[in-house]
Amino acid sequence: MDVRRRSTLADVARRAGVSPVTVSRAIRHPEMVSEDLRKRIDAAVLTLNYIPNHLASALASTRTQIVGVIVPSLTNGVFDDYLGAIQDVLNPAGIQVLVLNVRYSAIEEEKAIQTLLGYHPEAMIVTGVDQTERSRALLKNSGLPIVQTMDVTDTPIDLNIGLDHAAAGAAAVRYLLDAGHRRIAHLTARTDPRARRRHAGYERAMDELGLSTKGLVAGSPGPSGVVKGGELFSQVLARAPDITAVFTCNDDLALGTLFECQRRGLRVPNDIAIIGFNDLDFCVAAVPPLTTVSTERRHMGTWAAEAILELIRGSGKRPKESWVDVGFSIKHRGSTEMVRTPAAPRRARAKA
Amino acid sequence: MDVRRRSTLADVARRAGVSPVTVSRAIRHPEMVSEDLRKRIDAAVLTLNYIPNHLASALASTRTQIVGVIVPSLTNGVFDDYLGAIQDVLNPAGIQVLVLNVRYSAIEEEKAIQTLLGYHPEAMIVTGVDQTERSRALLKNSGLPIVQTMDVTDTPIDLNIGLDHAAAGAAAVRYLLDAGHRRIAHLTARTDPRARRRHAGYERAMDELGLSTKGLVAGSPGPSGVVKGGELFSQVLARAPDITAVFTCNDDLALGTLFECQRRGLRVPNDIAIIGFNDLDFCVAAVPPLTTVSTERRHMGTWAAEAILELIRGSGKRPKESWVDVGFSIKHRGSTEMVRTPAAPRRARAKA
DNA sequence: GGGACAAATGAAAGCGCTGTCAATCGCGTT
DNA sequence: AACGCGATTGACAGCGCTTTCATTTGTCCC
Repeated sequence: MDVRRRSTLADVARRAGVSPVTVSRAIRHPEMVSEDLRKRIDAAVLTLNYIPNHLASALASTRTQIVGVIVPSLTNGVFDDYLGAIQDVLNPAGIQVLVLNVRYSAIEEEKAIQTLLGYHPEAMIVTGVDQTERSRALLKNSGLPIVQTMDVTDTPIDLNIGLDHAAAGAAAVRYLLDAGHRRIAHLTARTDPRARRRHAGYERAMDELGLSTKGLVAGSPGPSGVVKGGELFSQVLARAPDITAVFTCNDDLALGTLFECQRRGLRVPNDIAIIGFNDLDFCVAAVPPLTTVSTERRHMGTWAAEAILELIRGSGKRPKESWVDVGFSIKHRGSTEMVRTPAAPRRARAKA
Repeated sequence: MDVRRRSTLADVARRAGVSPVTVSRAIRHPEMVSEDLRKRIDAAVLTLNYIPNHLASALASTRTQIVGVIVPSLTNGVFDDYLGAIQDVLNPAGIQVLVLNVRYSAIEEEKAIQTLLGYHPEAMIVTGVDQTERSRALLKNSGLPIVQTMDVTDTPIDLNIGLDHAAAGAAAVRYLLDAGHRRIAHLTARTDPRARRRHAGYERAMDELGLSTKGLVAGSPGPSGVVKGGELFSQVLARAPDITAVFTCNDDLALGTLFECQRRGLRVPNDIAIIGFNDLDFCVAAVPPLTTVSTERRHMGTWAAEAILELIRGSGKRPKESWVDVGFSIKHRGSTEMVRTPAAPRRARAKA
């Protein structure tokens, strides 16, 4: 119960009447110490309230038991599953996960990587594939296992698991196109690289059918959110009152759009169809339930963590595939259901 | 660009033709080193890609520049603001925030505190006031500045900023009572201690008017969520079809309730009034907007961080008040608006 | 112009722990 | 009875850095 100096290995050793090394072993490799001593030492640890100094331990052993994870946001419901999955794999293996939130800033990310490297993690997991050149160099030269997640690239730093956001965006739009929509709006906020790719997918899919997107896109560099969704939708609606569907870069915006429709008395999906992105919890609860593009967030986290675990603790072998595209799937729900009558008044669309 | 061994202070020193001490100073206290050398050293740092080893630095200086923060959840939109506020204060001061998520488990919290202590943080911020005895002892004996947030207690470990959740819960219910409601349900999930206190406040407020709460409460030990809100609401409704208002322990449940009402064709607030807790983003966007109890999350984070900063970097003085109740406020919105006609059919309530 | 003093740099020690290797102790082997 | 081996334990050095404290150098003052 000493308040001042924290007790050290040496204190415990003295108390147990053994040498410090033995205490260290009793803690790190109990099987190497006789049961007799182990008990004495455990008792001493308990009474002295000894907590090993991780700094000293890591410095001496060059094993920090830390894996660094960089996420662009915590606000976003998206990263909870992901982080949870990573922890579920790593924590039981005695590895601490150090999470740094860089708030969608590549510069902050660069700093965070540097900071994190100073803690000598045994591996790093970073979100996305759009690190700055310097970030890439830092990560590469670190010689550590690196996993880039959430997105895919032809030129990964090391390991890579994610999905093709342009393809996912295009798929969402084609889904609406197949349903007969032609005037499809796109809402986007907090335009991180992945949201930008989804947007690009939207443009591509529209372009393939020769459909113009002029006036159909509303974006905001600021943070995303449900309120923002309503605002962006209103903007588009003012410019293009004839839209019949909206693809939003995330579910928050989709929910905001849904509410704005309710507010304006627009029926969903009859007047406006909505498709979001991520498949957050509220999508299935909404009225109507929101159609959305579902991604394998937990799976990406698990895979990343397991690959790392194998590399630093297990065989040291890299996974068979060092590059994985986990794909995506469209959850078909009420917000895009085809309940419209063929000859509805506001409708007037090509036969495609 | 060495991939193997990372360069050390000594490497930089050799390269710059100075002693290691000088390099250390050039980095930590640039003003103590002549401009000439500083430049040479900076150059060497750059070419060698030197990143100080935080472990060694912290070990030698006994200053880790780390503040530990324990949160019960990341899923919950509630903790983003809070964490953001803490980082906004601490990061600019060169302090790293180590966040551990204990998923609403007092046992995990105990472990997390121990782990964190091993990293020798200079202070800790913990959520709530319901730590286990052992946790309390660990924190107290650490001799570090400790801040308990989000809740208030008469027996704080050290500093304490929060609000009285029982009072907030009671206030929410009285708000509904004042509006004439008598059959008020309460929904609660993931019953952490604070949610439990809000529930207690509900019971107290009801009891004050001699109103029975039998059959009016639905709870679930599992995680909260929008979907869960709908489920719990349905449960209560089955048992007590005559309820006219619902107080939920958080906004997710409130949103789920709102959706469930929409699904069932119950008008909000005419048939069912809803009041949530936290004032998350979507509350004002919802249709109707959700009345909710708003709490000062950012303020609590800022205060905690600033108090700590002052203690460990500044004057070392404790804040004037080491105990702060930040209170709460009810955001009056559409989901509880008094649009009901005096003689509505389903209504039949006392004059109170 | 010599001594005092401030500024700039370096040498040595050590933060708390772990890896390595040596020492010790039993006990079985031949 | 001498030897050897495995199982335990301890001594020592050092991880990479910072913190004294000492040394060197340049500068100022009377």
